[in-house]
Amino acid sequence: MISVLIVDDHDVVRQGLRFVLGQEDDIEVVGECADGARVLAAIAALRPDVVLLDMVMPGKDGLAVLRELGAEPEGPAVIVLASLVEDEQVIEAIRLGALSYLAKTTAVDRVVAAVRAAAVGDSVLEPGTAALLVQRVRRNRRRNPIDLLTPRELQVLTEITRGRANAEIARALGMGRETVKTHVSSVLAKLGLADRTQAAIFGLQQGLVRLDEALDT
Amino acid sequence: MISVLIVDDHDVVRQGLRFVLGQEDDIEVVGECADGARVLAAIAALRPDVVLLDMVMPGKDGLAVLRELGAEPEGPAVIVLASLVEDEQVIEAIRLGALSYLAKTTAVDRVVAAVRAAAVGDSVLEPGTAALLVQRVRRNRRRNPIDLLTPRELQVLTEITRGRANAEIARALGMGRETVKTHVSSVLAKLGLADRTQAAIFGLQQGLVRLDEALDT
DNA sequence: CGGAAGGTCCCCCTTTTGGGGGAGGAGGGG
DNA sequence: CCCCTCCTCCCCCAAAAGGGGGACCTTCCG
Repeated sequence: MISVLIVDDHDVVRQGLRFVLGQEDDIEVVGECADGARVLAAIAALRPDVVLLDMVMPGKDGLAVLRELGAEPEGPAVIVLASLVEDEQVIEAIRLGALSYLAKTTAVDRVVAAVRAAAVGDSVLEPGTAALLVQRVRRNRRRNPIDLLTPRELQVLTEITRGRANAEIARALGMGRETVKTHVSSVLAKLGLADRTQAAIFGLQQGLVRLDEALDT
Repeated sequence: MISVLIVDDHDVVRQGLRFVLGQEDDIEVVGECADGARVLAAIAALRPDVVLLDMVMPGKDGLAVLRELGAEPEGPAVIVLASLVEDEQVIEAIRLGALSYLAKTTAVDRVVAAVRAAAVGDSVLEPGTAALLVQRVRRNRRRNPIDLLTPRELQVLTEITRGRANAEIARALGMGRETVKTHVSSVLAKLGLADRTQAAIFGLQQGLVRLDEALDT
């Protein structure tokens, strides 16, 4: 008997999974959580073999849950069930120990198959996800140009990304504006960009500053 | 008897809704669609009283379906069931004729209530959604600063947002660089921004250029 | 110990940017 | 018809930005 814990903030999803899994003879849904905060406690109490985990939830999201879970090696097998499959999230989730990463668009029998696979430590991936992993392993380290930057340069780039001028950056980071210029120049050179405007766009793309938080000053 | 059509690309969601609604005596699920493309045909064939519509779907999304549906006034009542509730989408969906806008986190009995309400033309909204609508009606037109801009200025701002310098913009838009400077100055003045970098961030926030398409040149 | 890398600041220089005018032409509405 | 907005380009000018040096310090590592 495979015991399963369902973690998803969507009521209909929980009901649907409970219904689908309940029809299998060898699978038993032992509990469900509507948010990430109570997952750790539920796992400790119920000792499920498999956790079906939603990615996007209010409060503590799936990645946060995985991070805390990763600490203990004897934990349950985790299957991520996501609404939208975003590359970085897939990578991060698997890095953090998830066995399978499925979209909610997946046919239910594949979900059931993933549960059975997880119980014995196997993965079930969709073709797109598998391809993504292959990609990653192959060009394992056409590394992010951003980690060419020194810590100080990264701080300066972050300030640029907020839309600040050199003088403001100097004040914010407690250095002379000549120093800021030095850092700006090496940032542009290292990233192959033409000017600070392109640097700001790059910073936003890299998520150095959230788009809706830039410019707020 | 209220006939319902379920439109959602998530298999588990469809199963869940079918299960939940199937337990009600006065509600009958007459069909389901896994993507937006077949919705129009399904409605024509099944003539449902109520459509439960997912927002994010591959191919044709919920808004696109609503847009096409809006053309015919004698259509079914539409309830949007969204994974993530984003303000602009709520407004747009309701503007396009949706009666209710519920998150999938909503308790299932509220969904059932929304179906019964929709059958007689009523709305069921969550508190947050209701508040949003009130907000909109109240400050009905603290308008977007972006429509202070003339068409030409908007084009220049868009180019800035891509990370281009004045000379490039002049070439791209077929004008002198002095003219570009004039437009840049009035853009900055009208938007109350300090320099082109802030203008680029603003343009990205406004969606003039998609973040992942900026800088690509 | 010597060297490399990072951080800080300085100088000089060119280019770009942005503000302040002005001026002509096209089109639109009172 | 005149006025207004928009688009276009021009000039001058100050500030900012960016490139190219160089200098000094610390820390870390072989």
